[in-house]
Amino acid sequence: MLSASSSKYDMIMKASVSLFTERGFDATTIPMIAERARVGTGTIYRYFDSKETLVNVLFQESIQRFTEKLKQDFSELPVRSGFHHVFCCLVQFTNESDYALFFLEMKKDAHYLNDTSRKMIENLMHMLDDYFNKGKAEGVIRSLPSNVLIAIVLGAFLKIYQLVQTGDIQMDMDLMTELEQCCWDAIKLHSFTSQK
Amino acid sequence: MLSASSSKYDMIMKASVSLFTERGFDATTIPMIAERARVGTGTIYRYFDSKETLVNVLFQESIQRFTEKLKQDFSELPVRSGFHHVFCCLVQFTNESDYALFFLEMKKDAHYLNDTSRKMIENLMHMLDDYFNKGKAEGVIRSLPSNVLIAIVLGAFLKIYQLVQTGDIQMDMDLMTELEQCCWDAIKLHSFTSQK
Amino acid sequence: MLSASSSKYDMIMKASVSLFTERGFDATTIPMIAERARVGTGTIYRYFDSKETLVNVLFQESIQRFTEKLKQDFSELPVRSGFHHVFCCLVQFTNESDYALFFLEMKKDAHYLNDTSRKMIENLMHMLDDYFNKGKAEGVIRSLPSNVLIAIVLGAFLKIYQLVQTGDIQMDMDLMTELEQCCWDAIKLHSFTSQK
Amino acid sequence: MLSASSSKYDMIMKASVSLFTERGFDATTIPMIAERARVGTGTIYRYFDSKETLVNVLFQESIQRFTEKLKQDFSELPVRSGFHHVFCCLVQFTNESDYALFFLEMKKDAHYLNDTSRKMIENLMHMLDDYFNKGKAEGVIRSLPSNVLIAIVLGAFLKIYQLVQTGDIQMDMDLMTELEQCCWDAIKLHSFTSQK
DNA sequence: GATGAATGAGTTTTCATTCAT
DNA sequence: GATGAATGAAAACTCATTCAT
Repeated sequence: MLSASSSKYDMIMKASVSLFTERGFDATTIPMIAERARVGTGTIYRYFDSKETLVNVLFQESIQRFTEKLKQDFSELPVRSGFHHVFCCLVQFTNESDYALFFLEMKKDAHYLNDTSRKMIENLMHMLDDYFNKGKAEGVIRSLPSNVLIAIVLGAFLKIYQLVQTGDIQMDMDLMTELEQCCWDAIKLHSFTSQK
Repeated sequence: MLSASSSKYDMIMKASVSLFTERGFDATTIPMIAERARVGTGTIYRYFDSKETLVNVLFQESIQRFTEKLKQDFSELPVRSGFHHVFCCLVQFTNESDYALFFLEMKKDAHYLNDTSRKMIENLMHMLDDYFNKGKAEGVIRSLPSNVLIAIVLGAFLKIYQLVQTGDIQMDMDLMTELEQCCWDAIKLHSFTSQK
Repeated sequence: MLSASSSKYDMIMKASVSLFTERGFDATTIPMIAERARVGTGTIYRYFDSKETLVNVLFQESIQRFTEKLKQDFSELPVRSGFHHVFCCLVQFTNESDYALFFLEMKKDAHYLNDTSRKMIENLMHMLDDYFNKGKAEGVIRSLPSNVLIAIVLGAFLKIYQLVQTGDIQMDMDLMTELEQCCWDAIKLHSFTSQK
Repeated sequence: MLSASSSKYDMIMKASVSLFTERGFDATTIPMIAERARVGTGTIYRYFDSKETLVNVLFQESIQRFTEKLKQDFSELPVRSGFHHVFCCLVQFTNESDYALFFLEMKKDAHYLNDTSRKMIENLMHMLDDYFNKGKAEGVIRSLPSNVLIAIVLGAFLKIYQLVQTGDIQMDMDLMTELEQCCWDAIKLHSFTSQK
């Protein structure tokens, strides 16, 4: 039954990502995933070679989808609109699949990530680097290293969305808009404004 | 033997925090800690009841020291100076002991934190909540929930310091000053500035 | 469908025996057998109750066919011709089906053999025991226990055929004849020959 | 406690070899070994990286000791005495440690043997090849490929010793001597004897 | 006090067997 | 009848914790 099969795969993916996000990779056991996905433990190994493979597939699918989304019309946009695009991608992506939280926590040196996953992070970083470089060249964005700018925006976004996930805050359009502005204010060049 | 003992205690603490920061709690094993601390595995159990106790002691000591540092003259300072104080505490604390990185990653629902640790987080949050409330009341800080404001600042700071630790960036006074400004810009109320 | 069915049965038998011979019973998995037999794993269970049943059916069919072949005219033959007959049975049997290698490795205490299989081994042993006793009584064969004589001949034959199977040696009529003589020389009574 | 440690290592080795000999590698589980060695399952992994490592260490130690024993004065002996030496090595070795039965069952393509083990088999085979070549050159031994001659002798010996181990026969000096003669008769060139 | 060998509960992983299609 | 996806019991292996020295 095709739908059953694909649904099992999906259920395993969903269960995994939610548990990895809640507890982290190492504190998540295969039986936990199996239970939440309502499958037998053995079933997980029909779809994934190992726990490590599972987390990498999950990670790569996430980053892939995010990268695709980000790429659309990205290079053509003016800087501020580009930032809006980035932020919207983050928000949409997070709302769509809950994947964002896990993959945004990515440290490229996480012990369970394989080379493919690491390369995909590099790839995404390059795209963002290009964007930030353009902004810096135009004097719109602070002349900080791109990885620092990325750290600021993603770090802030990640922590905020942890609050959303734990139910500590409710997200809505207004809040979203304000948060985007916060992040933008953090990195934009306030050139002629008295820095107070 | 006191000095030797206390040095062993310190070595275990240092080894633990560095490993927890690098790999996370669950991927860090007691033998790993013992090896890095240059003690026997059994020795760790002379100082700590369990791995969970160890992480909580570490966490509580960190948060305690940070809270102490933060408290000094904090309530008397005007808002912007207060923010400078917060940021300096983060920086100093991180430079002093590398503890910050681990304890800033704190999610109050981490499965290994006990009630005491959770209460100490709450406590610190209250202090920061008071500060942000004052700033909001004075119209200097955006009227966002305090936990959101904290998330923005800590989230950004944490990600940046991960870059420092992995050697991706070098920290210096100038960079520090600029990063403080970034974070401040993220949360301050840009009331009469054209929002560009 | 009969021919298709029986062909599947045969394919499973062939696949099993080749894998059991190559890897041993315990290192052979049902999916391996299914793959080599080009059937589904479930199909194997339409023909055999369990992996253990399969190996026993295989074993019993092998030993049965060997015993039948051996019985023909066996008791009437003079001792040396009887030995030739035994050796020819071994060779023919091995060439016919490759079953010999697996079933000659039989240790009657193999953990997967059931009582029926063990009894059939006993039965075959009795036939050979009768033969060797006759040879011993006639002073043609060394007066060693029959199981020792059997061990010598089968042990040697088995190891030689392993070489054939791994491709280390090529078998032909001349070699066969010489090997028969080797085995015969091992057990025959060299009564008046100076033992050099 | 050194003696305790070394005794645990020894107990694991003894338990392993006896189980591997009785049941084969794949049908022997780590808990079985642990139980027979009277140690915890985890203890086995303090001494050996994996079940595969264990079997290879065991195998290599066995073959090493056998090869050493065999080498002594081997090349200087005349052919028949050389054979006596080989046979004595087999017997002594088997009596000493029960290792022989397992390592004589060696097939160089056993799936659990690593390259080192395979090379050590090759090495031993070369020694025996040299010996048999000398015998063949002197016209004392049948002009069969050395691996065939080895197969005959080891195959016979192995099967006989399986009988010893299962208690089916009792070994003594007289039997030993006769069996050596059997094996020798199998491979020697009966040049002027009427082949009966 | 300090150690690290020993342990077994708990983990990841495998595979004989079942059963819905 | 045939299949192979699904399963869970049992395997290999890990690691927090203990304890004899």
